[in-house]
Amino acid sequence: MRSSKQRDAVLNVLQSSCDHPTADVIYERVKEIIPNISLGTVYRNLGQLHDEGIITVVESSDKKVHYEGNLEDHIHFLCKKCDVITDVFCKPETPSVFNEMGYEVEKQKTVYYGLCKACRNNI
Amino acid sequence: MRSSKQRDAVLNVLQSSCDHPTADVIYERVKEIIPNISLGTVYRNLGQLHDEGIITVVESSDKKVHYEGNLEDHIHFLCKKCDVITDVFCKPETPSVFNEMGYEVEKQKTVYYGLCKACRNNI
DNA sequence: ATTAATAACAGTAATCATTACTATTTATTT
DNA sequence: AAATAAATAGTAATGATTACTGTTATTAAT
Repeated sequence: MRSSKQRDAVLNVLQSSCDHPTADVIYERVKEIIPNISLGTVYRNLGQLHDEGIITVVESSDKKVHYEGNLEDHIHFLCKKCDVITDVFCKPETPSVFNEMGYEVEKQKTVYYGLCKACRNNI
Repeated sequence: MRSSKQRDAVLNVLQSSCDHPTADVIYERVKEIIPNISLGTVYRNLGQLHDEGIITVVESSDKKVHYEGNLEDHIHFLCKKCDVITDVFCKPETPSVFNEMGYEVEKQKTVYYGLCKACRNNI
């Protein structure tokens, strides 16, 4: 992966964002640094940065992919009413901790990523 | 929500599926029961069933929404190579349990769903 | 430093999962 | 049995993402 000022800008924007922006939001923000950057370039670089494990994607309720530059281990809270994604850095042992924090937890999902049995052996 | 044989068929297909099918796969399976059902009907009913909390959606690596009829509390394992989504019903305390099971865990994500502080108060 | 090779780019067109629309059918209520 | 409106089949539209193409910029080798 060759260096480019476009990719640097995309990464900088994402890492200095406190929210979980979509590709088009990142595009708008990067345009303030590189006004003639193209949307395709933003998409391509987000894909590359994700493949390299430098950024992550966040589940959301709209159909768009949301990105995150903060790799620290944390939990996401997804509000079903306003659709806001919140970072929760303290790991609550029980959902009751969320209640004390002001959240009302309805359900929880955990996903592990990696290689399954078959793919682990076939390489 | 009025009853319909189309919605019953969609739910039956999903609840008797062992995988995590997408809308179009569910469409193909339901067509064996109701040959002239339309894809839009499948989408609408999946949406309704999800809104009612009767089915859930599963994160995946393609761009499609995957559905699940099994509401039992469990974890998903997403293989980055073959993209297969596996249900894991035993809750491993540590990723090492996965290793013993044959999986190679690379990362983990947890999401909580519900109402955030603001939305909890504004009702 | 020049040049060669090619990754990355801007701009635009194409893709395709999902949603919206419309006239018709069907489940419920009166 | 008639009235009401939710649900449907079929089709058109949407829009996030990807693919394509000719050009530019980065890296490595001479």
